Amino acid sequence: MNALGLLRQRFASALHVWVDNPDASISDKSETAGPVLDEKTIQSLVELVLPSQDARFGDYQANCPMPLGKRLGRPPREVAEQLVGRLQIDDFCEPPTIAGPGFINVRLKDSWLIGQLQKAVTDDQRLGVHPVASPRTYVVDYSSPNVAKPMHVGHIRSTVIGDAICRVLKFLGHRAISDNHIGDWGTQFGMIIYGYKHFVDEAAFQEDTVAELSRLYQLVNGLVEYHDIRDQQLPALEQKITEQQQKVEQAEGALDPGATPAVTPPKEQKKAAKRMRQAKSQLAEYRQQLADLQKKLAHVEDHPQRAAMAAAHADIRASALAETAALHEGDATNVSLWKRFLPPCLAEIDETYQRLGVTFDHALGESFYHDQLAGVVASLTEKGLVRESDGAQCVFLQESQAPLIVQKQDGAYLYATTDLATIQYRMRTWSPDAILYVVDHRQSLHFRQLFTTARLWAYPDVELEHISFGTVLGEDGKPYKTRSGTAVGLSGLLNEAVSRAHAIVSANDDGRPEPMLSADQRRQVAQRIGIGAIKYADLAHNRTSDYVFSYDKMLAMTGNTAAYMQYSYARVRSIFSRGEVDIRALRTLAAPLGLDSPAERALAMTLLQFSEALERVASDYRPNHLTNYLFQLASRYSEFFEQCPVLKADSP
RNA sequence: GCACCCGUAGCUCAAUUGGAUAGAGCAUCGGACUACGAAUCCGAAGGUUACAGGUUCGACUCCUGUCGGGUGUACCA
Repeated sequence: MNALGLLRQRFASALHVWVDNPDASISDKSETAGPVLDEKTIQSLVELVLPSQDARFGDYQANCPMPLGKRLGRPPREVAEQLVGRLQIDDFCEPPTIAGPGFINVRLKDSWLIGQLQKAVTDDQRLGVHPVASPRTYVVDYSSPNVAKPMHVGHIRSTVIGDAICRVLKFLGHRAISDNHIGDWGTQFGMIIYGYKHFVDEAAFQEDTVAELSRLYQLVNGLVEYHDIRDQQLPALEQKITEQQQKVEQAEGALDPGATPAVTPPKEQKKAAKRMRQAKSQLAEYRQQLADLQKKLAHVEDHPQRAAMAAAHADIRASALAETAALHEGDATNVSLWKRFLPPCLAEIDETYQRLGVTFDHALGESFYHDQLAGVVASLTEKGLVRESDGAQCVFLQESQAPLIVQKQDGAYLYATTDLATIQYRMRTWSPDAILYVVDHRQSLHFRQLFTTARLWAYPDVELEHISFGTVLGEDGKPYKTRSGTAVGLSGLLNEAVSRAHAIVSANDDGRPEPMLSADQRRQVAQRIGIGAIKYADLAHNRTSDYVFSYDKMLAMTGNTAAYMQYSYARVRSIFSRGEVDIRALRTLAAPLGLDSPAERALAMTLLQFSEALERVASDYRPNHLTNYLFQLASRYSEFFEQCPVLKADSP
């Protein structure tokens, strides 16, 4: 149990006096003494015991006297005094003080702090962090790339955040099962199969299967897009522009520059002006979109070979879909192609995971659930949740106008169906208390619909969470894309980070009187710094907000970055080695510790709050609490070294 | 149109979920290198938390409205 947990426990028993003995709170008006605290209230009051934000207020503070005073109808400071009177914490805390409107400030005893620290030092596996008393079972669903499409920048967050959450849960003693829900059965396979049948370059396929499949995917997808733009998007957009032009004209009509305030109130004029502005900017956006689409068309049409290809495959969209459908129906050729394509694609993805140091307990892709989908729809129908609409099987919910479609007009199933089958499988296999989906925020509606449906269907109690995160932006503040507008490939991203790290490492080493790193060592250090920088930058941002991707910032030696954390660690190790300190001996020795300077005590305090940081990560699934903690810890080390040159100290 | 998310220092981001004087890094200014790792450290300056109301002991956080931005919205995943 960490200090915070211990304190909360003691506060809880002190607060219980009001439950067990309601009269205790009553000095004069025993008749009207209604307010007996229930367990839930006590729980919420106990949660108001928190680490202090400011060292002047001690180590921890209890903010509960204010709400409690309100509830009891008595001055908070009086309640605080009574609470302090009942609080038994003198075995590990200094006498608490009351401040301000009724804050109770608590300072841990140095002797207790030292004792805890010694325990942590000798516990090199868990650093003094106790496993949770009641472990839960979690399924964590993250990364989920589409096979056959190269992984891109969009996959980094899900992969890294999901992995971090899973590790933290496991370390805290929970049962956490990671499951990579790979997209290995969708429309993109139809495209690849179509591409293979019509455009494959056999030599290239033998040489580098994944690269050739990726080329085929992009080729077919490009052709599908071309026809889609030409036949659907462009006419629709032109229609929109015409309508928008009319809107602008109307808005202009409503805007009467000669209007007198008497006839048209200023407020109305302002509104009209605003509508006008908005209509115009919308029109400009549509025109921009039009230009983009025309550029894409020109890319094909101005290129005789591509144009010929597009003309020869006019029905490519339908044909590719037909290939997907054939695969799903068990067509022998397509299934055997799928079986050939899948392993090299998975190997490619695994390589990226290895570079990132990310692992999974399971990787049950969409194809795994294929034969369960009909059963899901049947079961939903049986429960009366499904209604047919326009030939599709739909679940209508309050969440939105649009239903959750579980079976298309043509009988095919969708990802909603697969997701439901996945929930069913996970519940049957692992009976989790919670299933976490680490997926970007654009899918929030889908998950709301999915979760509601799952609860109505069969699983009312499981905690289903969409752990959403924001978009990765370029330095221009727009979604991070290459200049040609396609998503930035993940492996190229990692390469770039490593090569920049290599340049920095080399420059620094060359700057020394005598360079100390071999070429091999430089490469190894660059790997660690480059990959670490990307992962850390991702984890350090509050996951719900978008964040700006910047190599310079993530590789900076100062601030809350991986490189700085690695520097700090190296510095500590370096001091150990200069002082010829044997770390293993130190761990078993349990040498006597002293907390003589404020910087030393602050460092000790922060070290012991590691478990609190982990608990915060787990409670709302935000790894940035952990990076914040690490940055704070690194700062405390640096302050400590500044003030206490340990190698020059008289006593060990 | 409807729904969801966001708006914090010049820039990039925090803020323990309603707690005391809103914190870091970059950039700016001023200090510290015969260095326990200067690949750094210490300090200064920088804020009406988009705006206007409300709720209460107490609001960046909750509620209402306004302004600005993003995302999603019937058979892709």
